Order: sequence, then C-alpha cells, then structure tokens
Amino acid sequence: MEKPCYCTQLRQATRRLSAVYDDALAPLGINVAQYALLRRIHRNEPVSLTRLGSLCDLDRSTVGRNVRVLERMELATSTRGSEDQREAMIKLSERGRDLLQLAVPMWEATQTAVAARLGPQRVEALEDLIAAI
Amino acid sequence: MEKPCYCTQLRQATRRLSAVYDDALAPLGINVAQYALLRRIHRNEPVSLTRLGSLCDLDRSTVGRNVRVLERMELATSTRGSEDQREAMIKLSERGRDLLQLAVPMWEATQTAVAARLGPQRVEALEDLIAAI
DNA sequence: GTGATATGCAGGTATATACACGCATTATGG
DNA sequence: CCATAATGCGTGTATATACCTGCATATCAC
Repeated sequence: MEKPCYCTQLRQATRRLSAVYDDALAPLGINVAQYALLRRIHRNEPVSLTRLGSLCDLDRSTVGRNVRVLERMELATSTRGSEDQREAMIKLSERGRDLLQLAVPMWEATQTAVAARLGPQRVEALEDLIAAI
Repeated sequence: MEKPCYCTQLRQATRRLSAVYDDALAPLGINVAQYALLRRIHRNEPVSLTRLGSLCDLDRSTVGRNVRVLERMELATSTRGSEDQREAMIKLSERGRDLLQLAVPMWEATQTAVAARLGPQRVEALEDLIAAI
C-alpha cells in the first residue's frame, strides 16, 4: 500500500496556501512572495543581493530577478555599494515603505485566519514540520 | 510577538523538500513535478489536459505546458481525441513507461528516507496538515 | 438545422525559481 | 606591486505556475 508523494502533496498544499495569501494581498497588487521580500528588505536595508539570498534561502539570481520586479513597481531601489562597488544596495522606496505598512495588517489578518482555520494543534505541527523539513 | 509567515515558511520547506526529491530523480533527468505528472498520466491514460489539470489541481494551461516538456523529452505523446476532436489524449510513450519504472523505486527510496528522517509522528502530522490546508 | 452556449486547448504575458557562465571588483600571497 | 583567487552580479536558459484571450469544436434550445 503506497503512500502518496509527500513532496507532491506538500507542493499542492503550498500552492493552495499561497493562493490564500495572494488573494489577501491582491488589492495592493503584490503577492505573498513579494510581500516576504519587501519585508525582508525592510528589516535589513540596505542589503546586498547575496545577503538577501541567504536570508530568504533563495538563489541569488532568483532574488535579483524578484527585486527587479519590485523596482519596476517602484517599491524598491538598487544602488551600488560605496565601499564595495560590486555589491548592490537594496532599499525600499517611499512607496515601498508605505505599501508595506498597508500590507502588514492584511498579512496579519490572513495569518490569524489561517491559524484559526487550522487550530492551535495543527499550527504547532506546522511550525514543527517547517523546522524539521 | 509576531509569528513568521506560515506561507513563506511553508514555501521554503517545500523548496527544500522538492530539492531532495529532485536530486534523487536527477540521474533520470526528471524532477519531482515531472515524476508526479508522469505517474498521474500513467494511472489515467489516455487522459485529457482538462482532466489532468483537475487531477493534479493545476491550471489546465500549466499542465499543458508541463506535458509539452514531457513530449519534448519523448516521455509522453499527445494526440487528438477520436470522439471529441477538441480533447487531447495524453499517453506515456514507451520511453516514458520505461523511465517511470526506473523512477518509482528511486521515488520510493526517497519517500522512505524522508519518512525516516521525520519520524512517524511528523509524518502523520504532515499528512494531516496537507489534508487541512 | 441554426444560432447561442459551453467546452477544450493553445498562446501571450507574467512571476518564482534554479543552475551555469562570464564579467567586474576586491582580496590575498609572494 | 602583481598574479591569482575569491566574491558579487547579471544574463542565458529552463521549468513550474497562473490568468486571460482567442479559436475550434460540441452541445443545446428552439
């Protein structure tokens, strides 16, 4: 008796959960990945792409492209490091900061709703699992 | 006291877990998404894109593109339905069937290894969570 | 039967993601 | 100092994913 693929099921669950957060943030024109990135930048600015990549556990090139999207939306800016000319200095723009301030309560509401839907037991299991995987 | 984003953490965990399965299947030149799709086709062939989409809980256009990749790898074929000319009839090719036969034990080994690493408690929690999300 | 509606697909567009390669800049060894 | 190594990025390439639009084919209502 074969168990279904943990990975495939987890991927599916992640798509579903992402859609919930995406929908919540849609009025602001951002998705949950962009929200996470904005927040990460905000907490570390100015920050290089390499550091952002390691903070997000994403490939540097991925972060670079995702930041570019934020730049196109005029939510973030990228300048060159003053000491190390190789480094990109990523910061939020004014608009980015403003939008993030609107986004946080929306995210919080979603987070709370998700926790309520799952119940404390499952939330704990989720936190444990995330750490274990 | 703010809890980190469930969604973002789950996305991260999913990326990590996917990488484990991807690595295991890499010798065959496929990743876990392709494995899941091959398997799904195998169990339902011949199958239309719409049905495949609903089975995988993926957008039809996504499945269409993913199947196209399998076709390019010569692992699957797509012909037109005989009754309904609109329908695509997706099947595995010989190569697809052969490769799947090699892939299944690799997948099983990974599945077992993951279960061992997590332990029965967490595996159960994972199954429960996946169903709940 | 024919016009309206529904269904199935392909393609455009866009984001998220990874890996490999190459270029520029910085750091290091001698 | 200078050659070499290390570091930081950008880009090419590729897959996975979703939404929307348009086209072809079926179905249905009358």
